Amino acid sequence: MRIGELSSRTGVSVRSLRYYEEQGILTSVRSAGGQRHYTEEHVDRVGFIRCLFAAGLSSRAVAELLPCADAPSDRTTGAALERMRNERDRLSDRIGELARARDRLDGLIAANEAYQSRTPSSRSRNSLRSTPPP
Amino acid sequence: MRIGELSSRTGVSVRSLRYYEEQGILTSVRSAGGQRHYTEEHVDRVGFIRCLFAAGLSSRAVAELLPCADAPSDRTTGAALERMRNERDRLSDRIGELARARDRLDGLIAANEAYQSRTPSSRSRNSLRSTPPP
DNA sequence: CTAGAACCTCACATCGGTGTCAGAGGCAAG
DNA sequence: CTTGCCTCTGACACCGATGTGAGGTTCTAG
Repeated sequence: MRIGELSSRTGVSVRSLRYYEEQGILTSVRSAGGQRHYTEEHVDRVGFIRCLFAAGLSSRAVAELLPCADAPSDRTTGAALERMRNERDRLSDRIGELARARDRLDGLIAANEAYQSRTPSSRSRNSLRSTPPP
Repeated sequence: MRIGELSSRTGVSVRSLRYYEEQGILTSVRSAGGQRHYTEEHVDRVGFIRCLFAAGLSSRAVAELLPCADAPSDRTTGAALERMRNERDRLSDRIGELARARDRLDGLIAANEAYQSRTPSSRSRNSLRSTPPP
């Protein structure tokens, strides 16, 4: 398939697909006229890239992981394996950060909901408190 | 305290603190000469901002949430409450994304570890497989 | 063969948060 | 008052992924 079809099937813009190739994380076979051609496998590859991108990995980081992703092989150096572990740990940390932020938001939401459910007459007095009284 | 101290106490650069003020998410009281002065509360405020930033919220999003964060009050409109819920849900979705990516990384790591722990003689044959044989 | 759709490369623009620099002014200790 | 540190504003630069547009080429249907 050509780049337009890969784009519509993955939901990734043509521009981005070309960028991925430029960054060395997506390959293509060129036709005689220079047009890119892809196979079904590239659809999966793009999905994988998007997954890692969504997780906040940079194209450089993805480029370093892909040799291992394609197939475990002797080229999968210990260093690459360590990079994968590092990224995974970084992801875990990040998930923790997000969870903390979500908890803080939950606290705010609860406080505001509690406030709003009180009777109007009880409201006007304590508009400076950040938590409801016990 | 002045901006330098707030910076060193929060670990946030002076430049960023000024930027936060410019974005309306951090306040300060100016001295006669125009210098910013802060109180202890601002230390917490900066921490809160950093938490939300770390979670991927934009300064605009933070600006919309802060009126509710300071204190539940009548200014906390239903719309603002809804925005908070939206952000929280967005965060939950994002956490899911990260978790998915982490699982994929874990799969890769496991596959590569399994590969590497095999005997050297069994390696050379299947370097094109993406999963170990059953 | 021809028209039109799809594709090519190259280059510049965008966004948000931050770094950095220049030139000027505030403030406290000596 | 001077010295030295801190702060002020304003401007420009950066990063990474993507958008956008120009100008030219390839492919495919009729």
